[in-house]
Order: sequence, then structure tokens, then C-alpha cells
Amino acid sequence: MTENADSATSDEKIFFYGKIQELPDDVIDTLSNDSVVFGCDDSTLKVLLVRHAEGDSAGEWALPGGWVRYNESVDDSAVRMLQHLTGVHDIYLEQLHVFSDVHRVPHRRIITTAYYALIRPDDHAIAAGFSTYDVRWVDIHDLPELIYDHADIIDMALHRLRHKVRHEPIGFNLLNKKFTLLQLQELYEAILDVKLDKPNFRRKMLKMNLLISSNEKQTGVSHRAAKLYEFDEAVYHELEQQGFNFEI
Amino acid sequence: MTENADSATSDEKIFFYGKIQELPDDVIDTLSNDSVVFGCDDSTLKVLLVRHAEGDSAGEWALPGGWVRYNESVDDSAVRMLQHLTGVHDIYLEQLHVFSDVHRVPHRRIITTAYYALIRPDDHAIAAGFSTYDVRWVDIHDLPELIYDHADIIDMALHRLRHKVRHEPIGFNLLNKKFTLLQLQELYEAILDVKLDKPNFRRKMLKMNLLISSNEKQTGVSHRAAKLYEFDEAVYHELEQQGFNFEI
DNA sequence: TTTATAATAGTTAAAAAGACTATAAGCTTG
DNA sequence: CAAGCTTATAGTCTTTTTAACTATTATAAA
Repeated sequence: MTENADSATSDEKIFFYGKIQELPDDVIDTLSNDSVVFGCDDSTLKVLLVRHAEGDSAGEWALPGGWVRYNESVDDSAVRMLQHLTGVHDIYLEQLHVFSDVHRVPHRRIITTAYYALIRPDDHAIAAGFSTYDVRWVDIHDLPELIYDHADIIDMALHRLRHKVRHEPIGFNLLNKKFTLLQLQELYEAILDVKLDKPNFRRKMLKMNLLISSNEKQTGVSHRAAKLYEFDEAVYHELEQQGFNFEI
Repeated sequence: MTENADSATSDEKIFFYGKIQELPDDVIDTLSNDSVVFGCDDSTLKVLLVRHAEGDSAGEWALPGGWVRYNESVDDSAVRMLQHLTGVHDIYLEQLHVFSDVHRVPHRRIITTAYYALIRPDDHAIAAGFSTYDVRWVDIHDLPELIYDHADIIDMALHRLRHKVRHEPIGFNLLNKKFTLLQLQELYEAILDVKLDKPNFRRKMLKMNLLISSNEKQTGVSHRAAKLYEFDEAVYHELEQQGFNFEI
């Protein structure tokens, strides 16, 4: 990052569509970022949306986004916005697509680079102090109407997530560092909208040797506690070098 | 497209890094596109590069690219540039990534959206009349030094191609509409840098039911002529709906 | 007609996927 | 504390797929 994200202290750092005329003077006025932030709660897939309380687009739901500054990359602008929004510093974040239709924003030419991010349950609490807008986790099956082309962006992000999650071990970024095999299975079921066989899923996962079996167990459940596992990034990268292909 | 690509008649429509100060006045001066154009010849994977004859970057190799106009999307700007460069109108083209490091271009802030394109052998001839620069197919294993971050862009494009070609039937866009099974196999071998077993590859391909067996055969070969096949896009999209997953 | 080259067909063993059944562990409630 | 419930975990068996081969056939060219 070009600059410390925490230097951002005011709400204006987050994309405020309703105040589009009052741009800070250190941003490129045609370029924005928008992020589809995924989270998984109660085995349902959710997206983080914001709603502005003032301005032209007050009351309308939108993806969280922000402007790109002259002295930062587009990626950095997205990281900065997300850190400010969620308070989390090691977010899984990937570029999704550039949306640049001439008429995607009325009366303005704004080209946005869309991202998708994966957030762990432990980090679902949203940083407080956002007086000028609502921030909310919304079930992916129950999205409200969104401004501009944001519905298209979510649509593409969901397709990308569904595809990528089957071919690369990125799903782990939607779980806490330590998780049970059933949590992992339910995550896949939520994302892919399928039902999986428990013993087979379990066997397949374990055979890949990508899970570190911790000695800890689940707590606070009213049944036999399952063992907690951790994703082994080091082993994955090693296997990847050797041509290993993660597949669900 | 916002505008007919053929309205472009001069070389200035293609990114001319050496003349960066002499921008047309209908472009967004911070935004460009750059494309990694892949082609497969003699079972080797190649990339289309340009070399400018005049200006600051004369003599240096670069990816073909262009500016984004106010009245077109970034995607359209890439299509326009590629059509002008290759003369081909139905190019397979996908967004790759936005490269936006503050210092990627010296003394200038230029944010580029990178694309990758796949060109069929039949279309490898480059449209004539590019007086101000060289255009050349270069073996992927034998790349010259490139300006700016273009080597990184090719690197990412190659990774993306290698990954995507294994999971989606896009490889066909690097072959002519009609091809033999051995050509297809050699294409995969060239892209993935592996050796495949002929009978097994053949069986696997045919079992997918994605190939229309034409009644035609190869001509001009000094051995038994192989049957020509065509990729069946319609069947693929149907199977895709049903959850079918292309895998090599 | 021989020869070279690649097309195409077939075989077999090992591995993986899929659909199950069975048992064990541990909380909860009467 | 025992019965019952829920989930963890182990194991079986069948079907498919993959992988490594061998064998045969067609065709242009010498």
C-alpha cells in the first residue's frame, strides 16, 4: 500500500454516491472501486451492502466502494476502503472485473474496478461509527434492488466464487482459521447450492492432505464435538508446484 | 460497440507509447488497454507483440494496446484496437486484470486494463499498413524484453490461459473451426507444456460429446488423413446448464 | 508394392467417486 | 444415571474414470 489505510478517519473515504459532486481533491474522478464482500453465517452465503442516509441515493442499497486516489493503485484503494469498512487487515481480496459501460452511472462517466472479498465469521462485526450509512449482511438469495449495475456485479462475483471455490482452496477464507469438517462441507453446500455426502466429502478432503488436524475440538455444541482443522497453506503451495489440482 | 471499429483508419488508433504526449482529444488520458494475443503455430504457443519505429519507445517491444475513448467502454476500446490490428471481427477476448501501480509508467499515471485474446491460425496474418511499427508473433518461450510491466501482464495471461484451458473449452478458439484430434491434443501440450497419451486423450474428448464429427478429412498430409471435428458450442452450453464440468 | 506415419481400436490394472451402512462419542433430559 | 438424540467417524461395496499400454488399420509417398 502506498499509504496507511488507517489515515482514513471519516466516512467520506467510503464511496458516497449521493455526494458525488463533492469529491475529495486527491482522487481520479473517473475511477472507483466496488467490492462484493462475501461472508458465510448459519450456512447461508451473505453479502455486505451499504445504504446511504443522505444525498441523491439516500435509501438505496449499494455495494461498498470508494474513489481511487492519485497516489495509490486501484487495488490499494479497494484494500483501504475495505479495511476502513470492516476493520479487518488481512482480507482475501481479488479483482473481479472492470465495469465501464458509458451509461452505467447516469450523467457521469465512472469506470469501476469490481473486487470480491471473503470474510471470516470472526470478522463479521462491522467497524462502528458509520453515521452516514447503514451497513448490513444480506442473504445472497434475498438481495434488495441495487443502484447502477451493482446487481450485475454481484451476479458476476457469485459466478466467479462458485467456479473458483471448486478449483482452488479459497473457501477456507470464509471460515475461521479453525473449523470442523462439517462446517467446511456446509460452506460448500451454501456456495454451490448442492447437498454433499458426509463420509465421502470427509474422505476426499482428508486425502488431499491440506488440512492440519489440531488437537482441539469444537466447544459449545450439544452433541459430540468434532475435531478442529486448519488449512495448510504451505503444503498447498508445495503441492501446487508439483501440479496438484484442488477439486471439489 | 459504441462505434464502428472500421472508422479507425490510422495507426494512431493503436497505442503508440512513443507519442504519448500527442494524444487524440477524445480519449481518457489516464486509461489504456493492453492485450496479450495468443496464437498457436506449429504446436508452439505465440504472442503478438508490436515494436514502435518512432518516438520515445522506438525499438522496444510492447503489447498492442490503445487509449480508451470517452464514448466507449474499456472492453470496446480493446475490441476496436484488436480488430484494427488483426482485421478479425470475432476475436475471443477476456478481461485479465487492471494494472495500476502508480509508477508502472515513468512520469505518467496510466492505468491499463489488460486483456487476453485467442486467435485462430486462419487469422494469423496481420492486417497490412502498419507503417509506424512492427507486429510479430513471438514464441512464448522466447520473449524479448518488454516495456513497462508488460512482461508481468504476459505472465499473468499465461497463467490464466493455462488454468482456464483446463477447466473450460476455450482452447478451441486457438484452432481453426475444423480441426483434428491430434491438433487439439498438440494444442494442449503446447499450452500446458506436458505430454499426453494419444488414445486416452482421444477417448476422453469424444466421450464429452462436445465435438461434431464432420465428414471431412484433413488434406495435404503425407499419411492417413484424420477426421475433422468442430466444437459444438450449443451442446456445451446445454451441458453447462446441467452442471457439466469441462476438465482436461 | 513397400514404407513411413499417423489414425483408430482395444485391454487391463489401478484409482477415484458415489451410494450406502454401521458404530462411537458426547450432550440433554427425564 | 440411563435413554435418547445428534453428530462424528469408520468402513463396505459398486460403478466410473484414469492411466499405461498393445495392436491394428488407413493412406500418401517413395
